[in-house]
Amino acid sequence: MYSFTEENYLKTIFYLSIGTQEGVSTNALADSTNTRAASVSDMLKRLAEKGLINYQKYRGVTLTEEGERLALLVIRKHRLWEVFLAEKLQFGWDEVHVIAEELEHIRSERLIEKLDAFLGYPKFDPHGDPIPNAAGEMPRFIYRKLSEIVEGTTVVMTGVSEHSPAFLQHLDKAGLTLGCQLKVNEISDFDKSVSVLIDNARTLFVSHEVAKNLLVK
Amino acid sequence: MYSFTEENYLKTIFYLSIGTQEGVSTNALADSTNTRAASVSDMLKRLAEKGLINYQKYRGVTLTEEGERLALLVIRKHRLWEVFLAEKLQFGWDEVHVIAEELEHIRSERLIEKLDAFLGYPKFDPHGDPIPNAAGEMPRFIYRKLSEIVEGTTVVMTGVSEHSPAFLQHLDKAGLTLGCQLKVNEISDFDKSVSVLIDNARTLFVSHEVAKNLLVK
DNA sequence: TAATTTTTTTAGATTAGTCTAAATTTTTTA
DNA sequence: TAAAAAATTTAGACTAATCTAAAAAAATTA
Repeated sequence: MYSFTEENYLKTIFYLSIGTQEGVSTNALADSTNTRAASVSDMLKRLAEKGLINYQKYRGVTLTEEGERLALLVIRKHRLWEVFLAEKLQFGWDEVHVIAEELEHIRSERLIEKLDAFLGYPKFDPHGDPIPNAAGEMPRFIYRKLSEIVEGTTVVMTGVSEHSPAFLQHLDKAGLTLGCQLKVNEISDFDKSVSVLIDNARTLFVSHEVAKNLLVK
Repeated sequence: MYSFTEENYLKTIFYLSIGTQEGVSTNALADSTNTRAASVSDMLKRLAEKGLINYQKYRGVTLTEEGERLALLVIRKHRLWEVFLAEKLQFGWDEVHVIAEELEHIRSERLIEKLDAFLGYPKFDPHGDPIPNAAGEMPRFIYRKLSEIVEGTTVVMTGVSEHSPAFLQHLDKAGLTLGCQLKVNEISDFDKSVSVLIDNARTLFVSHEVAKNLLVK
């Protein structure tokens, strides 16, 4: 049984490890967890003793198999609760993360399996992120960014790579929701903004900053 | 913002205060919270400084108005989550308490108000206990025990005064559920067990021990 | 590659919540 | 009502998680 704090470190290490082979640095962890590097060093020692991370002083950390399994179980709980909040309680996709940060630590396997069933075994959370299974396995999808799609191509919006309420609210105002069809009309030479046709219905200009954070397939 | 521990103390003081004017003793709290009296003394000092309890050394404690309000808000959350677990996730009434002990500490007012709406503003939890409102007010119902009902009277089962899984499972096996009609046929001179007619359909012998913990109106 | 800067770790404290053992107060009993 | 017993509090210590300041290691730069 691990503490909330330990679970949060594992989760943070998992996220910071995505898309890199190198270990996660102490400072990166301190930034992400809003603590000081000294505190992180202490915690890393403890997590290493428990066999959850591979850690050599000054060398950064990676998760062990068991550490990754636990991180993914926390992420599973987080994402299932997000689905519950959005679909059953009508929370906006910009609101669910903060509440799920607390719910993800509730310790009952039966609860989470029953919640999964109640929600109809969803495969994705409200942001389009995949939900790990009960064994702590998660499919890895490779999506492209809207900013990388060539003119004339039609794609479907499948996720976001930025989860801040501000960004998500911006998408709400623009009417960009998961599953909408996007035809890339033109990419501006001037500011790289993208003109897209949404669901064959209306045209919208999307800034490069936004396009970089929209995942499509 | 109060800690889980502080919230648990407030809740425990509330429950131990029911049906008595006197303050709750340090030892009673130590028993209920599975800690030592010395630890309780320490915590009482802190809660008193925060204005949540009335405390004089060696004299026991009572909740202040604010302390009681907070206790009732925790109880509100606990009971609403119990309803969710029983009605939406199909947990038995003997299973919901333990999980709700964790869920009751999730800190989001919006969450609990939306949960309340999702559940259809229930007035009672799965054990028949009333759910406090958002202001921290709870109606007090005065129910009688089945063991106090005179022969020939017909009553309705409205609650239980014992919440252990063992007791609740015993009621399940006997087919005694909230809302069932009970006609007291006869009370045994020998062991005070009660012969009841349930829903005008079948007769059951209920031990005095069980009858004492069945609340009826 | 030597000096400087950055990153990381260690040393030593702090806080909340707990503990045991000892001291103190209250209650019970003879 | 004095002695004994029970209840409660204080004293001092421990753990997890954090902090600041200082030391040490690694990376960068001149």
